[in-house]
Amino acid sequence: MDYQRIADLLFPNVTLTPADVEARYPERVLPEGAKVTRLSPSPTGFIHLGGLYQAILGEFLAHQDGGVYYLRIEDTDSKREVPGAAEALVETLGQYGIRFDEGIPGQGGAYAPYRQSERVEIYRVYAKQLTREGKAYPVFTTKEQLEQINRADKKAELSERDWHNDDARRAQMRSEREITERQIEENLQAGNPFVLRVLADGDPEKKVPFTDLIKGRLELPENDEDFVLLKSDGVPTYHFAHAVDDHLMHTTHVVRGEEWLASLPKHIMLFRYLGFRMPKYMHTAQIMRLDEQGNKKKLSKRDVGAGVDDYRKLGYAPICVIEYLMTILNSNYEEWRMQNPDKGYREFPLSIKKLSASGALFDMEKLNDVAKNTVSRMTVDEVYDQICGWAKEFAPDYYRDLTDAPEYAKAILSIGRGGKKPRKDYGTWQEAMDYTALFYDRSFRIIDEIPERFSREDVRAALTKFLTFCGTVADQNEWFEKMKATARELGYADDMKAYKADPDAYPGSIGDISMFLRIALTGKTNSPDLHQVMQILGPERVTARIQAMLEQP
RNA sequence: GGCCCGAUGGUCAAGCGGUUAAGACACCGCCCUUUCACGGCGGUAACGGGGGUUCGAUUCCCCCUCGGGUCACCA
Repeated sequence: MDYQRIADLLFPNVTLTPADVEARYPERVLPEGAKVTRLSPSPTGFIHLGGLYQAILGEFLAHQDGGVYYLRIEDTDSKREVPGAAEALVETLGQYGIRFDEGIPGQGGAYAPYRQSERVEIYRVYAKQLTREGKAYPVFTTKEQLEQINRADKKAELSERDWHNDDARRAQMRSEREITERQIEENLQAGNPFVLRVLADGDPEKKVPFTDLIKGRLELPENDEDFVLLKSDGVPTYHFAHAVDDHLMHTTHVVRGEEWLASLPKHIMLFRYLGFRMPKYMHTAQIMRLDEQGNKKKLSKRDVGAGVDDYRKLGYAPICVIEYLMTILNSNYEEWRMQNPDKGYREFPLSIKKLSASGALFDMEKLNDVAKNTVSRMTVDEVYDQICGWAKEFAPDYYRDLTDAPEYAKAILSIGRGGKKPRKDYGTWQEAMDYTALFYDRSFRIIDEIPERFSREDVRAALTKFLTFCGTVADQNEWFEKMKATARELGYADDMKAYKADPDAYPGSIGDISMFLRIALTGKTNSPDLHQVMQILGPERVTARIQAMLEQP
């Protein structure tokens, strides 16, 4: 068999050699130990929470010590491609603070192109090389023919999963290896399309040791599958593109999901065939969810909460999602965060050793907790800006409230903010909207929650007195003294300890009449500090709301 | 089904041959308190099963079980 001739027949237009290509992709000049990592999504228009997890990890590894983080678009499957998805991805990841050094659409970089569809000539050079060396061969069996074999198998009542190991199919694959020079020539002359398969030399009975930076020591079977290198449209499969690109672009650390572990033997073989040095690999554990049966499942596209954009809609600030992801990335992150509340997450010394090998169940409760903590650490202006950004898109009425009176809004958002122990009332902008609704007459609603042991007259008597000073007394202590005085005048206990010692001696306590006021002013049975609420609402609104409650039938 | 990976409270997880088996979330008490939130104190709750190795296994090895992944001209 004249492999050189077959290579020329198959790839008549490929004149470059691997050496020519390599010259265009020289070694990177980087500080000692700097890592080169990448994100290589297929542009399907969907950014997965797991993708963000990997993006954070990849960027950390690169930027922690002066390396390069680049974006490579794996658009080798035209059927699945969504136009504009790459740009949207950069945009969304940008909101989450992920920055690429190279490969941003329209910007490129020294190792361009970064879109695999634009690199087909490069892959073909290596494809020709492998063919010339007898390590790859063409197959002219069409997809349709393969499907026929599949159908025949199904008739024989072979289950879907057994089909993969089916003898008939294996025999088919083996026979395709035996193609002759003459057959190749005839098919080519007839203009038949072909796929290029690798000629696998592995023995799956043999195990090869491999060390993954996350999973540790692994034992993998050698690859014996003649997998496809180039599809019939001349575009490479993931496996081939991965080997060529990560070699040429000098990736030092491949960060990808553990679903790739199964194809690692293929990649090991390919790197060997191509004479490339392998990068280090980090196969990240999947983020899981619970299905209806209570089993863990890989977080998939259809799941609510799987898409990064879902969180934006729900009103989670990007940084909150990042903070949560950090806690599952490195388990000592929370401890570090408590000790360094004011530092940016990028200052955290992320450790590869502490990456979990097993998949974490996505925990919404935990996310909410992290979100509340994170929001409580923000400044008013930060909160205001972010909440406006969210409301503009998802709550136009609220957006108007916020922007019509920025100072009023900021006063509200300042409640309990700052200091050593800030309040943690809301973790999302949706929650913030609900929480602040009482301050806007548009969304203010009164509720009927007065305990039954109090009559309408009891409430009326207290409110009438409140009307005389609430809203106008600026000093907190003075106001509360007046509240106590009112309590006494009406026969209520003005001291909670006294009341608790002998509840039957009074109709109620200062707490009870405060509740009358609270409901009148906030429409709720719980609220931030009443005095503070009144200061923000202002005398007019305070009076109006008390009046409104007095006038209720 | 073959192959690969994984397994500590409900969840995330420390641990890496000898510990009263950390911590966080959630949950439950109590305290603080005019409500809520914050904060403080305390509590319930775990090494999947069976074999080895060892003076001693949560930790190392094997088997089982369970969970996950993968088996395309998709990535």
